[in-house]
Amino acid sequence: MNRSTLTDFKKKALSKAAVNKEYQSLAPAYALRKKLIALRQKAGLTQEQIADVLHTQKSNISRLENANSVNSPKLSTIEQYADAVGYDIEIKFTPKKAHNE
Amino acid sequence: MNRSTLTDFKKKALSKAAVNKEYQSLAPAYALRKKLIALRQKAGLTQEQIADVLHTQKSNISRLENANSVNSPKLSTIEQYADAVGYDIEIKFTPKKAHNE
DNA sequence: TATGCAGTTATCATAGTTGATAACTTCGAG
DNA sequence: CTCGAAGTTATCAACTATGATAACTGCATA
Repeated sequence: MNRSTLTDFKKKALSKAAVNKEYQSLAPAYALRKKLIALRQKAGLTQEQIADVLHTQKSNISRLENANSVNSPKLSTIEQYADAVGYDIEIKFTPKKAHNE
Repeated sequence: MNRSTLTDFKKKALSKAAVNKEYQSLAPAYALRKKLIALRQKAGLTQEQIADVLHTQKSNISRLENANSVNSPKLSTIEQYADAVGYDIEIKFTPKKAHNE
């Protein structure tokens, strides 16, 4: 379970209002990883099984799923992962919220 | 205008049924680039203006917008571009179409 | 024609992601 | 308790996206 880890991160990231803007940019990355994990579990696959499909190692899948946030994956990597769990991807653009609400 | 270039690509890519599968994986990348260009033009910005905002060069923006398809951008790069034109991004997952329809 | 703007392409160095291996922690089954 | 499955973390090499510079095309316009 990584729920606590994610929760901890959010709490820490949001603890100071000063870092809110940074969190805004970190948030999509975490939203993505949560989705990846959810899709994989929904498909009933282990990290190792996905690694096999993509001809790589389970450690790399683990890194992709909960990267250190200092690490931004390539679009093609996300695509391949999505393919392994049976999904296509699309990037959705939504008008940005004002920085000073 | 690069419309003709994109159209040419699609025509060529789809000309042989054998490469349809490859096109499936190339398609999201091209869909993305078309969106990037559309958003930039909608914002009334030039590549150079975006480059200034992101503290980089217009040549790099050009490369991002119409990459040679052998090149897959990082998620953070797309994020930064989106930010420059006033948008947030989100990755949408949709169940994969069957390979043999 | 000539000038400037917008975008493209090529190139190289740098930074960063990914591949691969190994050791480690949890945790549940036996 | 022991064992194996699942996942994590660290490390280094290999690969590749990005930063930066420069030269180029096409186009509008004066």
